[in-house]
Amino acid sequence: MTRQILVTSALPYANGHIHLGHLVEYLQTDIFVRFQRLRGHRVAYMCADDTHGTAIMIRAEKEGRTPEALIAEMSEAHQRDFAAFGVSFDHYGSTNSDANRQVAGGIWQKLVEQGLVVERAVPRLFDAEKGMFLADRFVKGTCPRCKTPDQYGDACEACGSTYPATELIEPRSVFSGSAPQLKDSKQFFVRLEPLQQKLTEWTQQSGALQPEVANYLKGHFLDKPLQDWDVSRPKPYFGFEIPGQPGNFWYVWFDAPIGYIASTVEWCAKTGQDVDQWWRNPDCEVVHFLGKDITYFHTLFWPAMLHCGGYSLPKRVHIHGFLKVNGEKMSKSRGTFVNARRYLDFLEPEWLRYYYASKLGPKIDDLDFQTEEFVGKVNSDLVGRVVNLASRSAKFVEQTGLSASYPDDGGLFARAAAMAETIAACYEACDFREATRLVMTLCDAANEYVEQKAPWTLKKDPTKARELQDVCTVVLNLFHQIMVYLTPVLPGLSAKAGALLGSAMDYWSLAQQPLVGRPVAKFTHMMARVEAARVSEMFTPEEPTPASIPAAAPSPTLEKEPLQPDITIDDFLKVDLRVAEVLEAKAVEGADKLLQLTLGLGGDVRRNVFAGIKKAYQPEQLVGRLVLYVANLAPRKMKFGVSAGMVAAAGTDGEVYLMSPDSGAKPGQRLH
RNA sequence: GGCAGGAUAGCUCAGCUGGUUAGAGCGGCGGCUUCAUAAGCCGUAGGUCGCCGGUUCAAGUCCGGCUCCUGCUACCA
Repeated sequence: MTRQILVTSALPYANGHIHLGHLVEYLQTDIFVRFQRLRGHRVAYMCADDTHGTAIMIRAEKEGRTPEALIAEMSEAHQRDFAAFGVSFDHYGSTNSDANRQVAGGIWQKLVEQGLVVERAVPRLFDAEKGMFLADRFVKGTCPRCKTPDQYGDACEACGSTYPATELIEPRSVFSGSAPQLKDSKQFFVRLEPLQQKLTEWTQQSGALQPEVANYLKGHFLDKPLQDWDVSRPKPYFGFEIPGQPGNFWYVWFDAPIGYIASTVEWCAKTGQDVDQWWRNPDCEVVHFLGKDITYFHTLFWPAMLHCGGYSLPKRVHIHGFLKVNGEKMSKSRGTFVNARRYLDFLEPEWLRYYYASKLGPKIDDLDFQTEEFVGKVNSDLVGRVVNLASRSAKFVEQTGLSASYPDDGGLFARAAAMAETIAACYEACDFREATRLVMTLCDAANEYVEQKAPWTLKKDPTKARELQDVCTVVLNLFHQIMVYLTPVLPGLSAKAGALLGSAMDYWSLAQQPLVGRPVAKFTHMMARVEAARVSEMFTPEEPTPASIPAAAPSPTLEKEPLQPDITIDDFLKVDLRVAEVLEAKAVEGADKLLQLTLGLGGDVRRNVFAGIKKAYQPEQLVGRLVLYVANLAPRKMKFGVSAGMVAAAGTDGEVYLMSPDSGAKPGQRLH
């Protein structure tokens, strides 16, 4: 039966270029899509750029151009990168399109009609001088955590912490420089609680989600009343103004997934189809691919919107993990944060397609790009086992072509043909790792056959010309089958195989019938080998150009926590730093990071302090030692008691190093 | 601390509803071959299946407890 399947990949944000991490998703989706097409199903692969939001607006402003100009450029760059990797979208749209505005408006209308939109006043920061509310990114101030100045209102770039903009120290508007005030803002919320039952049913029983995802939702969200979702942002905002609510815009996450539908709308208009046949048709399967970071948008909000808007709920939401490189998170400083374009400067796209395919299973596990493994898979699997089959047989039949009838091969072809459905099931389940592994077993069998028949020996005996042709006919047919099975993963290589044998490579069942009595083209090189050095080179941070090398080598620690602006001696004297002796130290029940310290300041003066140093120090090793103590920090009430002041320590990224005075210092002495 | 996921050969992973000597690929080692993009073939060595207990005739496979890792979440000045 021909199925109708609408497939999406998450919309890449227009604020950055496509990198290897993105490609895990797009290549995975593309393999799935190409597989379905190969099976003869009707497939629409929809994607678009996600273009709205504050980040885009700020960046465009910084670069002195309109957001529209910025997103146009990014869309072009994204599509160029995707095309280079063979990602075969049927349509690539933009969330900043008329179609998207209309679909979003339609869904909004339905939400309003169903009484799911509520209006509420929320205190937000307000720039009185400019007369406007400030999005988090428009407020700058000192980070409440690490005290780095000049940080945005939502997150600190120095310490990575996030916080509400209202917690910033000395906040100011980036527009007027004035101190923002708190003022009630009109915000629109979508109520999700009325949909609780529907969502519970869909997440837990429809089979659309991987089991671990269903569990996650059940334990995290569905076990308590669902919170209303704040879907509006006051102007200025790059996005769509909410109909009838001047000055209020849909939050980027409201209209982003709607881009899936809008993209389909544009595609249908272009191709003369009815969009409802794709999005309001119970016989059409909607399948989303996305990363684990955006799970809950796609498994709670999005189905809620679809449901209310009268669209089909996804048949399947397939979630994947993140990309790591040689066991570690991708990192710009280590050079492992590699853009698609940089990859193309060093390596071949099909290598990556195969490598990812050979690693991707149906679960959410992260995928680790390991240099040696990559080289091994490409060189031994693809070149050594797959391509080598053609390479070691094609030239013997260049003159004669394939035998007129398929020779006896001991059942090899039939066995491989019989495996078609097993392999197909692996593709269907997104277990590409198993699919490619199975295909490799076919390669092994084929190579054994070559070894046994030794065509190079047959060639020496003119009376065995017929046998030589038969052997090569078998080998090339096994190669052809293998390439049919690998077509979703390696469309480029598949096309070359097709050209060699005159096969269209466009249908899964081509693997069922042997090719006979046809010419074989001259064998040409099909795939290069990888050099490990090229891969390493790609992952090596680029040398800064001479002009940009600063006079002094940058300090990595200073980069994490930049030096602070100058203060006066009076400022410094406000801080009362004392030598203190640790009299007691013990773990705090129920706290992972805290130790409770009793500090002595000489005589009987004692202070109780909770310090986040448990991971670095044992309580017993602290007792008796002298530490540096911030004596006049206002006491802070914590879950476990009141902490009076703090113990000074250095360190980033979880490291903790306590300060110690030289020997001879006495508890209670002040630092000058 | 809560929730979720994981812990099986050097590496990446399979092991479904419990059942003969625990598997694959890569890597290692030994040999063969030379048609082929220094490709291929054959053979071989590696595992107390995280730890402890339980259920069972029988447990990586089920149950309980523990340890460690990862992610989200919280307390963290």
